[in-house]
Amino acid sequence: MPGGNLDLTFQALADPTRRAMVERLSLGPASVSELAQPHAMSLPAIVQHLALLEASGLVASEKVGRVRTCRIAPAALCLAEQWFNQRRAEAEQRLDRLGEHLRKYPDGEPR
Amino acid sequence: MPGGNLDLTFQALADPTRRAMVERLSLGPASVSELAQPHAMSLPAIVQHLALLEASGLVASEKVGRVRTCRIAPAALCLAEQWFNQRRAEAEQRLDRLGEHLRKYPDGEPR
DNA sequence: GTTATACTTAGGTAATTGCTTAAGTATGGA
DNA sequence: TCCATACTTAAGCAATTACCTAAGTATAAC
Repeated sequence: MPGGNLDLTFQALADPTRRAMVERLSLGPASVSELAQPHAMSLPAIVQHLALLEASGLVASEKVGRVRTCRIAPAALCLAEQWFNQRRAEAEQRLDRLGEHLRKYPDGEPR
Repeated sequence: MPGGNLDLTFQALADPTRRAMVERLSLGPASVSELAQPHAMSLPAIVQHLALLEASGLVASEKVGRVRTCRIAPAALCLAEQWFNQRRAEAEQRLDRLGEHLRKYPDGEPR
C-alpha cells in the first residue's frame, strides 16, 4: 500500500525534473538511464529523484538483470487528482449557495 | 498572471498546513487569524505559508482596514488539475494502443 | 490619547533538499 | 576471464524551508 500520502505526492511533483520523469513514464515504461538521458545531471541525482517518486507511490520499478524498469502507478496520480476535484466541488457548492441566496434576496440581506 | 507555475503550485500543496489552508478557503474566504486559528503555530509562520500560497497563485488576498481577507483563486487549481488529466490521458492512450496490439497479435509479437 | 487588535518585518536556527564526486556491486558480452 | 554496462552506496556541501522570538506598524475601539 504505497501511495496514500499527499505530502509526498505533491512534494515529488514540485520538482521539474521529477515531473518530467513522470511525464516521460506516462508515455510508457523506461529504464533508469533512459529516464536520466534528457537531464543534465549525474545518475545518482536521478536515482535520488526516482527514490522520492517511488516513496510517494507515483512510480514503481523492478529490476531484472542489471536494468531497473520504471513505470507510473496510476493510483497515486488519481489520489492527488481527487484532492483537486474535492476542492473544486466545495468551491462550486459554495458559489451555488451564494447564487441562490442572491436570487432570493436580491439586495439587502435578511439578518 | 500570477499562477502558471506548477513548481510553486505543487510545492505549496506539499505542506499539510498549506493544504489545510487551501481546504479551509475552498469553503469560503477567511482572515489571516481565522486561517491561523486551527494551527498550533505562530502567526508569522502562517503568514509565511500564506505568502507561498499567494506566490503560487492558489490564493489571493486583499487588506481592508486592518484585516486581510484571503480567498482561493480557482485558476491555479485548474492548471494543476489539468496536468493530472494530461498524464492520465497519455497513460490511457498508451494502454489502449497496447490493448489493441494484444487483440491483433494475441500471442507472439510481429517483430 | 491610550490601548487592544490584526497583522508585518526582521532576524536567527535546525532540518531538509538537490545536487556533487568517488568508489562500490552485480550482470552480460567477447 | 576480462571488461563494459547499469546501476548503487556513501559522504559532503550550498541553498532552501519551516519554524521561532522579538519588535515593529497601521487601524479601530474606548
